[in-house]
Amino acid sequence: MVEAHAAVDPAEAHIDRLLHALSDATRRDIVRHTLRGEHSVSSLARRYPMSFAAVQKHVAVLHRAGIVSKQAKGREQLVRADIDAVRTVARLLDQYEAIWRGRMDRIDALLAEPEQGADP
Amino acid sequence: MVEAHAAVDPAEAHIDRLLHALSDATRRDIVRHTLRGEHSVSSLARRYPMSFAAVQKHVAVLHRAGIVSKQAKGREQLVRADIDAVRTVARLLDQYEAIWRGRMDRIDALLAEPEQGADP
DNA sequence: ACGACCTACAACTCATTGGTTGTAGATTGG
DNA sequence: CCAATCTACAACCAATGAGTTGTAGGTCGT
Repeated sequence: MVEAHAAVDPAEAHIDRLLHALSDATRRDIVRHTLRGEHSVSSLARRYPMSFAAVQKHVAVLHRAGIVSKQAKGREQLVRADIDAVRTVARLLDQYEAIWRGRMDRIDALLAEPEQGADP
Repeated sequence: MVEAHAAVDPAEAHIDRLLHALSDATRRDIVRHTLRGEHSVSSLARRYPMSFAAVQKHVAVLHRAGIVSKQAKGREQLVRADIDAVRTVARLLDQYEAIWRGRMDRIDALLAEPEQGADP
């Protein structure tokens, strides 16, 4: 296995990264705070019971997923969440809703039509 | 470290499981198919270039996250996706949208008001 | 009853993850 | 200039992930 197990389709791989990045409570908390406004990595780190390096890694995961952007300001890196990345996931879920609704529609149609066999 | 790194809050832990379950392309494909209708585990397994056991594990991950339910029918297990689990994630993302919009509102308010110091 | 089929689960491998500590490069304030 | 601060990154460790093969127990069709 030269390339592990990840999705080959780059679009799917991006979704993989997005959802994986959001699947950690600390990272979701970082997203919440950086949606409200910019925060330096160290100011974020002070909020959590773990090392600076650990929080830095969490920020890096969010950054690789495109959920967060970093802007250098002097010796600090200001972290800010990008709502469009969140919307990408929201659109995916909307697709699932649509698929499900499609099934419901088919079921409704079956129930509505009188019982018949195959069509010509 | 007696309990690894997982979220302690059970609600957060549930979100962890939901998002992690959706962070794999194969699992998302299983969700798409089982939203359309029931499928046995082996019929699902035939769709993917991996062993039956691997697909069985993917289904188990989705099941633990509450995204999918299984119903025994004879020797088969019929797998069906639960749209409400997907909606749980959608609601979470809506919260992020709301937070972001709150920041926008505050920025708009700042831009709208004439430059002044503190208020009375 | 028997073989074919579906499922569950254990055991194993390999890669990744989340955490740690430590080191080093920039930048700032006094 | 110097010390403090912020960041980046490497090395390491324990735990989990995704995949495999193999074994065993139900259920179905003939």
